[in-house]
Amino acid sequence: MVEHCEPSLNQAFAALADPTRRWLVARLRSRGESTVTALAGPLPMSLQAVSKHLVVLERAGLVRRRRAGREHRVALEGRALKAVAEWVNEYQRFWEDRLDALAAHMERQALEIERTDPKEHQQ
Amino acid sequence: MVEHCEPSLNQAFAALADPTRRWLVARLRSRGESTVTALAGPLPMSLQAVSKHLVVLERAGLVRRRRAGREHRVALEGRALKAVAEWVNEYQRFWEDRLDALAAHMERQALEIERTDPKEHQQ
DNA sequence: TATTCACTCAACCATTCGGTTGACTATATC
DNA sequence: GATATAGTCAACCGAATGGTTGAGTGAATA
Repeated sequence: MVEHCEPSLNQAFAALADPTRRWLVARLRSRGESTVTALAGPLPMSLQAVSKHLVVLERAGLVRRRRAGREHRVALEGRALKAVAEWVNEYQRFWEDRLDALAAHMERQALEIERTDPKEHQQ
Repeated sequence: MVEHCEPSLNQAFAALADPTRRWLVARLRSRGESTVTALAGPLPMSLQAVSKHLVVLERAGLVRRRRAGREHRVALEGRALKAVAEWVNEYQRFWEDRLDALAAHMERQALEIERTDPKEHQQ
């Protein structure tokens, strides 16, 4: 849109926004490479739905697959995850330095005011 | 869905999947607290559209607003960003430890072999 | 060869998303 | 009080999402 529009980040964030897909990613992390049916097993949806989720993850670069006979082996792919982490980690200071503590303090103060003088702050 | 479905993460990732919203977040980081109209200024869309984007960011906990007279001051909120970073950083080893280096090495080696002895490795 | 197995493709459906325009509310200013 | 300013709310629209079912493809197996 206005420059900051790296399409890969769009796809990666969008892919990770779905809990089923995050579960798939987590599963691949904890148990390593897997097949589509094995991944679909515990999930309360059709195999086709899982397959579609994997396509989304693959297009986002979060996962890669290779055919092995009649089954597709799916594995985690680091690069897109790295890009996401790098983007997010740029904002580290917003939760770990004193600005955060200050904000927390101001919030507490605001709540205090609300509690003591509700008429001026209702809603 | 299967337990790993923290709704806040859903909303945060979904919010960050849109380039306009990432731009808003970046803007708030670089220039600090701002009003809705000021944020909307450079963006090629209506004020209402920007307002809706800010609602999404707010519901995701990425941003907070406070009224100041007739204008709404919007600022970055660290917590949701922190949650996202924490989730993503769990996957650090998938791009930074020796498995990655090994993969890169093998890839380089494969290319090298291809280049020096193409007949034995033609796809 | 016939059949099962692993998986994708295609069509469909309801819901959500990102944008628009128009009307409204509330604060500031003349 | 009249008017401009800052912003939301509501209705609408087209496109994308997340799921379904049914059919098709290609590899393993009997």
